[in-house]
Amino acid sequence: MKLTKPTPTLHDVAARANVSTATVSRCLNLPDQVTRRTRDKVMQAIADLGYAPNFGARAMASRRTNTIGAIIPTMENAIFARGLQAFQEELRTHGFTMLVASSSYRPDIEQEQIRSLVARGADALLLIGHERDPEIYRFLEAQSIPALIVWAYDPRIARPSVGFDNRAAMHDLAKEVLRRGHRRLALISAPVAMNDRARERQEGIHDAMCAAGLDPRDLQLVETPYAIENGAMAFDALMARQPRPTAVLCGNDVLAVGAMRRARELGLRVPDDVSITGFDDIELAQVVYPPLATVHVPHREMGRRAAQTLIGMVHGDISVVAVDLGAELKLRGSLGDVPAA
Amino acid sequence: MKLTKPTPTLHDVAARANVSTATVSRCLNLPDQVTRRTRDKVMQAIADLGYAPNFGARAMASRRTNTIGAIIPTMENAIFARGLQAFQEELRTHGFTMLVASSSYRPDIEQEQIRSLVARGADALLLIGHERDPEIYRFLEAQSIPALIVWAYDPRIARPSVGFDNRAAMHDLAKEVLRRGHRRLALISAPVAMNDRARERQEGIHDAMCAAGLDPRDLQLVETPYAIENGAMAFDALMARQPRPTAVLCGNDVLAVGAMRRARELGLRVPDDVSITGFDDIELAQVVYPPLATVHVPHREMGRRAAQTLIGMVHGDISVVAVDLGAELKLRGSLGDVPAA
DNA sequence: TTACAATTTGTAAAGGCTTACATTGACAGT
DNA sequence: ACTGTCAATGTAAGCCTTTACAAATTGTAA
Repeated sequence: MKLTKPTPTLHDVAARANVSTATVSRCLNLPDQVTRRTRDKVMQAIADLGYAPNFGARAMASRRTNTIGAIIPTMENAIFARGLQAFQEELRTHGFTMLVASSSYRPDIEQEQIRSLVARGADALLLIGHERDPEIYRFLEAQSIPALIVWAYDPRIARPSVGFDNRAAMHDLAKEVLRRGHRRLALISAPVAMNDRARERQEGIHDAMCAAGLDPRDLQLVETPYAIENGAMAFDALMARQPRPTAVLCGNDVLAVGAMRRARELGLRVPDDVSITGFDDIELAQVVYPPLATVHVPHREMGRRAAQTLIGMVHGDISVVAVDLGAELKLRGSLGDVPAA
Repeated sequence: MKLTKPTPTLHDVAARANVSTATVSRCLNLPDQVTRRTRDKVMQAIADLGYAPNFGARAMASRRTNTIGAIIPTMENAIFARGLQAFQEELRTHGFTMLVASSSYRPDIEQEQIRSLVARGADALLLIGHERDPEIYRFLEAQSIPALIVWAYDPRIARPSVGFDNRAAMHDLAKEVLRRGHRRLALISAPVAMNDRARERQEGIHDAMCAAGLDPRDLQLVETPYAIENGAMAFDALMARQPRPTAVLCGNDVLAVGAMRRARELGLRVPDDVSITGFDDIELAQVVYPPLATVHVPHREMGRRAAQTLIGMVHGDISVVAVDLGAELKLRGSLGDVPAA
């Protein structure tokens, strides 16, 4: 029968060091307002007791947390994971901490996570894409929590953002595909419901087709969740159609890589028989053979800039607008000329 | 000049709904102790104000957070990201929330993160691997925070864990490599300092070599951080040695895939000229050609079991011990017989 | 109608920390 | 020795919630 030893508090430390709680607090927060001698005593007591300040109490008393929350659709997507890593590193150098949550692409869960992060005292929030229930934006307004949108650029939306133009990027890629003579295009896309990035990429292709005098309704479309295997299955479905598309554009690299694997399994040569493109430019893109033509998403730069911007917003910077970082085409071996008829 | 609108508190809600703060609190926590009529009034007030309970205050008053912290080396490693996703999903179904932090494989940062998570009120902690400063275990003890180790299995260590035997798994793989006639083995490993998983995998190969009558000191070793490009460079270095190894085992799939890419660039055929193996069995392993022989790490099962176990520990379950989930060999095309001399 | 039980609501203390303000002490200048 | 400064430390209020306990309300049985 052992007594549960309560976790030590500021008070315990003060008692052991023979000082007041205020002094202990100062040792931790404003160390040079306290004598060397006293500080040593206090630090020793802290070490002896294994004391750790209670974050909740501290936040409550000081009304700030130096914490910024981030909500991404899923950690399984390498491009988000990378972006977050950069975001966190930048935050760290400014003394801020990151709180992450993932929504599994579900708006209801995202909303729950937003509330949870706000309740936890996040001083600001990082969100992916603009599209969500207006209710949420009202809530953040009511709580006066600044929010920054990343992964999107749309100057028509008056909300701070750091990202790139998904539509224009995909447009550029599709234009290149068309330039190489392809006329029967297909798209393997992530589900577009409540996903403005996916929708804009699709619209980018439509734009390019229109500009080339094609009917955008002829774009063969398969929607499927983010997973290599799904890319493979979607590719199967497309290859079974008549007439076969000669170029399969994919909403992201993971789907594209699944498509490439299945092409090999079906005995189709890339790009001789069919061209395949991706979007994101994750490491994977250069590991497959042939290397994947794709769009490079500036995830590191986006993460870093987002961190800086958000910190500015926390400090009251009100001048933040939409920033376009641009996304660069990476033309590689998986995209070739249209096969001879 | 706009007044900063303070974020609404329990008190504000109570005032607006004409009830006491206690009643509002009950609406949130014990809804059926309060009349339908009152509850509606209160809920309306909450909605009107955009109120969100203050997590810190709540934690302080109720002395629990229903939050479990997890610290992984990096989010960029897909295998950890996957494991965490499963962990989080399981936690969610039990009403718990996950707090993540990543240490970049640096013990000092890990320690800082552990303190931070504890301070934030984590009821328990998930940690990767056993090896860390004993000081940390003492600290957790002093704070009475239960901790569970994953990704490792070592029955000699009396500490709750859910994982698999890295050494035995790598031993099995190396045994198969030797069975296929390979005698000149190389290992591309993650840095082993403060990384018991990497070290155990290396020792597994030593075990197999000894059993086959080889001198484990003949294992050609390159240590390099987790990144595809590093795998490629390490492979370069190994191929420049004389005599060349005929089989290159890798500490993880990412390094292995880098090695495979470089093999292709060097004009070496896998597995005809050189065999390559990985460890983890991430999706990547089946995307490359030939598919990568590797060891399947039961990341989902591990995440799920870890969540259940940890919740049990929070509730006072004291009977937790070391659990071995096993890791299965995945023999695939990148491992072949030793080339004729 | 009255008394009592059961249900609903209110009151106030506690929880760990920061910080404005008050107090003490040391030291320089005279 | 005495006063005035300034640095170091202490005191106590306040941050927002939960919850034990008290009070009020409702319903029921006699």
